[in-house]
Amino acid sequence: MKWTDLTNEGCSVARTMSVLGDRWTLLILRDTLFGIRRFDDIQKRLKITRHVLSDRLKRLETHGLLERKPYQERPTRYEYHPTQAARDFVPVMQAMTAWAQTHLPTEKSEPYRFLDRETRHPTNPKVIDANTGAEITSKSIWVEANRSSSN
Amino acid sequence: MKWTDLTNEGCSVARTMSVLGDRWTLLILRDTLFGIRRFDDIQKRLKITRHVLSDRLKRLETHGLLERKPYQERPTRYEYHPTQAARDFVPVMQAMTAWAQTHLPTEKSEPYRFLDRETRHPTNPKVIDANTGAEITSKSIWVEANRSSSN
DNA sequence: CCAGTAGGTTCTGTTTTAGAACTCACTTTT
DNA sequence: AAAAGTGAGTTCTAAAACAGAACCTACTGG
Repeated sequence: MKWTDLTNEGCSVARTMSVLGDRWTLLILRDTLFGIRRFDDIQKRLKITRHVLSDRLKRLETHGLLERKPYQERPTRYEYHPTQAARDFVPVMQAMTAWAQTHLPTEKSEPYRFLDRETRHPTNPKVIDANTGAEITSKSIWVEANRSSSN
Repeated sequence: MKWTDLTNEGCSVARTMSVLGDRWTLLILRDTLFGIRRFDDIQKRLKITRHVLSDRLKRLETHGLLERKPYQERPTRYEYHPTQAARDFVPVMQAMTAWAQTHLPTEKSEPYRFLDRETRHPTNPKVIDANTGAEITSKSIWVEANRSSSN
């Protein structure tokens, strides 16, 4: 199976990968969420090859995660703005960040922080089950095959 | 910058990618979490080339996400068991699954479901800020640069 | 001895990526 | 007016990664 054939999988993790799983894609999305939205700015920060950046921005746009909006005329130049779908990925990124801080520690400091918009305190993300209110951990859940086909 | 140089980034999302961001890695990890732990079983389910599977299992092992345990003698054969670090990634995967169900809908059914271990009901994952108890959404948070270097 | 099984490795050709150079459409400086 | 600069790409070449098939190894069971 080819990586590019993942689009139609039933598994949500697989479909997420088909959209966000290419090299650099998630880091580019993160930058746009953090306010870095112009081609050269993203390229300088990530120091990735322009060719790949161009490709990823196009894909993210066609998948509805980024929107290309003009920010000046003559010559017309565009910025890449995250859509609601992209913004809704922020909680996932926060959960991921919390995981990495525990399991892939480093001395370097986090370049960005997520703060509560009201209190301005750093958030302490946890994933809960909204049905019970309890935190979801590896112990609290059970995984069940959903009798069905592939992936 | 090369993809393989991501290991030492300050950004947690980047470090997560350095461990889980290669093609197929997350899907392989998901399978082991769902109980599919033997080489041929994983290969048949994902239908990926054996060469890549072999490489990913090794990487996941060296990064401490999988543990290779013998399950029979003569000939000795091994299974790949998720470690605590891997199991701690389950909430992230659940948040990701919830995101994809909203933003990348499909008619196909989810091949696996996460259930609450007690009630046996499907979970409804939400990311909250443990400081305030409030759900984290794109509206509830603010992102701040943490005056510091790259990534 | 032969076939079968599980878990890899090796091989070949195709894609993807990395890095540098180049293009294009303008604006600003000299 | 010519030259230099800016921002956003595209194009090029070489290196690395991937896809798929074939092969190898260490056994078991008939």
